[in-house]
Amino acid sequence: MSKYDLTYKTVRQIPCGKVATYGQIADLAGLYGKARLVGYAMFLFDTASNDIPWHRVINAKGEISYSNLREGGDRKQKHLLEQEGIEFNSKGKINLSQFQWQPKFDEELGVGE
DNA sequence: TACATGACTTTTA
DNA sequence: GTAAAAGCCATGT
Repeated sequence: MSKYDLTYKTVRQIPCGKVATYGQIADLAGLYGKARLVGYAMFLFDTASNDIPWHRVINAKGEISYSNLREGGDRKQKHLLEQEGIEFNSKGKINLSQFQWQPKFDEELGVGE
């Protein structure tokens, strides 16, 4: 669990109304190229904790990722994302260029917008 | 110990 | 733009 502590922390740092890809999280967590670990971490912590906005974590395609085994909950997450102001296109995908989280960018501009 | 599976990414064609 | 293959690590049997 301690190994993923940084991963969880990173996910928790995702601002409302924005999303981050596994690669983004992995990079910030120091697990560059190990996105699988991030996804696996979600799988592990989700069953133990739900204090993390895991619904803000999506894949590189801009779609919501959910276990092939836990299918049926993606709709709920979509609703949550919509609640945060994230929009989906006709294909149910998200405009990463607009909603992808950019920590560095926020730092320079100031999170206070 | 080894094999198989999994919320993925990236490169090459 | 889509498709296939390689890479990566942890967990379970």
